[in-house]
Amino acid sequence: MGLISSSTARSGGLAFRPEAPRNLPSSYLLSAGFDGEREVAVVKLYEPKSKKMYFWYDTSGHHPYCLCNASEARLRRISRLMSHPGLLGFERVRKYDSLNEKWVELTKVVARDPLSIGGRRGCIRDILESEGIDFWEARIRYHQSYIFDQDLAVGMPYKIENGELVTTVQKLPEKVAQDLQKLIEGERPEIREYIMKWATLFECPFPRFRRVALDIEVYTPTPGHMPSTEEARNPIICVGLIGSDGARRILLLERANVPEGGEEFPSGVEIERYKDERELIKEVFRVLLDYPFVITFNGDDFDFPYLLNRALRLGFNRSEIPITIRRRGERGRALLSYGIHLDLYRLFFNKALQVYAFKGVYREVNLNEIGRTILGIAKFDVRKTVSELSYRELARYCFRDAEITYGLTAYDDELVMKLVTVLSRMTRLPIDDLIMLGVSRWILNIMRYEHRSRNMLIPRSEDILEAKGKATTEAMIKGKKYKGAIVVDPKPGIHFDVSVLDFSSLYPSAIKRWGLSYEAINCKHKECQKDKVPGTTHWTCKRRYGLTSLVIGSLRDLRVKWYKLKSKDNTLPKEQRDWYTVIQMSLKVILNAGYGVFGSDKFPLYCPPVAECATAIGRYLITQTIKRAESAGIDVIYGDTDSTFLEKPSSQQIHDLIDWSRDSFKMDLDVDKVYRYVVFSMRKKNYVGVYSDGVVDIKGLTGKKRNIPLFMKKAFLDTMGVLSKIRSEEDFVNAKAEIERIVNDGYSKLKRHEYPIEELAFHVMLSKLPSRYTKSVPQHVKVANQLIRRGNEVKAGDIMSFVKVRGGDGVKAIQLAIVDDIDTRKYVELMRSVFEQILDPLGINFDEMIGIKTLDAFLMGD
DNA sequence: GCGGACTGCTTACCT
DNA sequence: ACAGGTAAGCAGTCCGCG
Repeated sequence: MGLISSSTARSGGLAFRPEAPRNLPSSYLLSAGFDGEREVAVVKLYEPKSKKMYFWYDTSGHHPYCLCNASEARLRRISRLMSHPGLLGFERVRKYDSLNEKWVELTKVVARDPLSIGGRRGCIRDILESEGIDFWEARIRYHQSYIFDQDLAVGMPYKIENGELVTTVQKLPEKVAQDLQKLIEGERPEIREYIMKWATLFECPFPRFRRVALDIEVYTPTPGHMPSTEEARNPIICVGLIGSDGARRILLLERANVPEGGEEFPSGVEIERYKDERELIKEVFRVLLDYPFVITFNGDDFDFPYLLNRALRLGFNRSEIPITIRRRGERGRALLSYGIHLDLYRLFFNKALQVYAFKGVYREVNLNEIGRTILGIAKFDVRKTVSELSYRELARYCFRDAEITYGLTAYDDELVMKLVTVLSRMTRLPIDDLIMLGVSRWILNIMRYEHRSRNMLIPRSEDILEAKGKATTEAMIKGKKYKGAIVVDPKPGIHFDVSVLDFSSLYPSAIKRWGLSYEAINCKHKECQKDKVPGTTHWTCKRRYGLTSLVIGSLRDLRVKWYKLKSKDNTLPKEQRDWYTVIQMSLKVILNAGYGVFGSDKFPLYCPPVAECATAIGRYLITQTIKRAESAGIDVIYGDTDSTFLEKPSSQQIHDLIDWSRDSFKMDLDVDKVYRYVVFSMRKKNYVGVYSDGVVDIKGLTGKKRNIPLFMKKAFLDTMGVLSKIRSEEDFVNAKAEIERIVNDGYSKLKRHEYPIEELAFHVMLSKLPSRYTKSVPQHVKVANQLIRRGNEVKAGDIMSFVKVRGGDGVKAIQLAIVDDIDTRKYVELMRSVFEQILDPLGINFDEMIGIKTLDAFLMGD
């Protein structure tokens, strides 16, 4: 429950929590929790002037509860319930049941603490279950329930006035409000109202958080193994701390026989030496009680559990340790008594952020890769274990890690801190909850808040499924639940002057325009049934506009009509533009998942007809667009999901299409990109487009994939360089000759074993532990097994680097292979496969290019 | 015992 | 713990083959 655990309170954690004064100036509300000692909700506030954290305890008497459909009299007859020590009482409430479209009366069962509702054996939830009583909203975390019911805006300013929490949110600036109103004039009133509400959250200033990055190094006798955090057997030998206040510190433990070392060291770094490890840890704890934010990379699973257990082992009292570890399944979570812990590993692990906010620049989630790709700073490459380093080497190594960790929150004017702030305002999730949850939980939280704030009963997954049914279309892919998007067969060859038209945020727009929402789809009214969603048997409600459509629709409009434009508006100061860029990106992350969640059976508001309608509308729109374009005489050479590739369209033709789409569907069709030329083979999702400025856009080609060997990547890139220079059909003559040279060069180098072995390595991700591959043993798993046999550790998410060899497994881990092992034939086949994707459309045959005779001879003899 | 046709598994990509 | 669609390589299986 939240950030403040009851165990901390009981163990004396109270001393770490400064209670807010009766009057506190404007402060940012960052999280909520349940205080086990006082049995009330508690809220964490960050006061930006003093840069301190304060705790405010609820005065409203709010309590944990769930809802059920049994009468109070019926409940009173259940003795197990009545004698439950956590039971506080009952209350009659009215809720709108959106699936049945009527108001219902329910009994609210109120409890003393969250665990009494659901969380231990014999809890109220279990009792209701065994009595066969239906109940709702019993699995919502209490602090979240508190935030919803009190209508708290996480990440927004509040003050405390005479002991009461009061919002200090300003209205939108007059100018902004007017401009925005004007842009959304034509929208339905509820959408307009929501847009203004969202804008109020986003336009509010961003606080600068006082924070410290922390990284610890532990003495490790056995190289290649992570020290066990459970046992915490070995000493913490170094701690790096970098603060937003300019602190640059290294705490170093003195040990016997460690050389000083003469390495250079960054200036302005204080090295503090400790003779006693306990003193060192005490100093770390002091720091943890000083900063409102503590940043780590994997602190949930390493730094904090280690610090905690090491401290216990060294005889610290539990009450002296400002760290709590909450275990949930395999993974743990480290909470701090005073500040908020942000584990950046969790943040960067988030797939949605990886793709949409960080644009896929990092491919593996580790500090080295992320530091290298985002900050341009790599970890120090020490070829020894930390235990073998001299003091200065160790200090330098540890400081670098802390530097990268801090840097990840500081670069681009604190982009990451802004991102989590915006997302937490949007989702009403405390920042540290936010970063460990996936995008589906973010959306769920938004939806739950919307239900509560309108007195709507939050439906159970089984109720939705029963009322609205399953999907009716059949997927192309075996095992999928419903039909998805259309991909048009590309017209192979080279096409000059290609414009790509696409429906901007197609699925969110479909959700908005067709009113797709779990409660509005297949509603009970006769009159709504006659208009079907194109290509389906489903219909949507004409009387009531769905909640999902309202949420997704308003966010969509706000992004495309306001923040996307504002983020590129050069008349605004850069700082403002950057902030708008963050908002725009955050909106994109949410919107992109806004359709998919309804097609995911793990999502508590799972509703297959909603997801199915979104894709059906997509298919309908792209099909209609292609027909329309073709009947206007335009060659449509490709299309995927929401896009159509048009060859040599006139600007009049393009405008006609855009107008037609707006008039017939109220959908925005935009020119997404214009290519000087595009090269298609007959493969879908596979092409090269060259913009007018020569920039090459590569999609799906094998040469682009991250797992292929470096030598291949280089040769492929050279080829793209050639394509970049082509301006007209005639240029292709020369280009062909140049490509031929690149191909032949690579081929002969390969034959003569001229590439170093590292350049021949494939890099494939091990997505699960080797033992979990039960259906087959792919090559990269064979490699993992080779490494395990050598005593190395491998874990899910690691990249296996290997070369293809003759005999044996057919593959060898790069560490174990020598040039003579290489199976050159396999590499020639790779070259063929990579180059054919380009050569096919140019009408060149790979075998002829390298000389078919040579290849024959090669395959026969050699 | 071995190769070809086939299916299924796996990864990496596109929207 | 957002979705479905596509490409590619390889593992495993079945069948035919005097």
